[in-house]
Amino acid sequence: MLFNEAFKAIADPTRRKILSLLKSGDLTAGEIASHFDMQKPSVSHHLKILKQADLIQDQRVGQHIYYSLNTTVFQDLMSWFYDFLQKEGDK
Amino acid sequence: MLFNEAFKAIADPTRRKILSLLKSGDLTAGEIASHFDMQKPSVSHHLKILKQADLIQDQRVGQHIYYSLNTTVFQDLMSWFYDFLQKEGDK
DNA sequence: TCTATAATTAGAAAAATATCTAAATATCTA
DNA sequence: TAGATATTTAGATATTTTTCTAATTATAGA
Repeated sequence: MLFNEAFKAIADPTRRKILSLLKSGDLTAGEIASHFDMQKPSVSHHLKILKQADLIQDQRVGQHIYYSLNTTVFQDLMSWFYDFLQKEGDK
Repeated sequence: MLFNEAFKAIADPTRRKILSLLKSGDLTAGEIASHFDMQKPSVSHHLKILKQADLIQDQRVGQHIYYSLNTTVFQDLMSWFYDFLQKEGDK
């Protein structure tokens, strides 16, 4: 399970912003990078971490690599929080 | 808003375990520390970070300091994830 | 095949984080 | 008030993370 990787991935504000950008639709690495005051290799590094955590997927189309959300992990993470709101005692 | 602090606090496995322990009920700093292979000051440091993120509260009772969950922030965090599961397009 | 564009990988430097030991603070009890 | 217990604070060190520049890989088009 890459629960820990996912939590660590989401802990960074740049990466959370990347995820939010992808809510509106798939974007290329370059398009994502254009939203940040940061060099492309740095953004690429963040994308790699998000991908390793299975929060995003990538697909090459010609010269471009498109990134998209993988929402299945979000469900797992959300469940983790949900369990705290109905802490029935033992867990 | 201490959204970022909360996400960073939760990114650490030790701190997530502390939160899970508190689901079952309030615990003193010492009781919490006894669950870890780590010196007390290290655990104390984690408690401080969780407290700064408003994920837990503390209350002194005599020599002991009891820690308890503050679930209100969990709701906010959960909402953040929820928004990804119904990404209607713009956000 | 050569050149341009898109993106990543490599490696280094700087900043942030986790952990430790020692010392300090707070409270209880005799 | 003195000693014991619970806990935190201080300061140091080691590890991890973020970011940068330079170099590399992959693809498209002339």
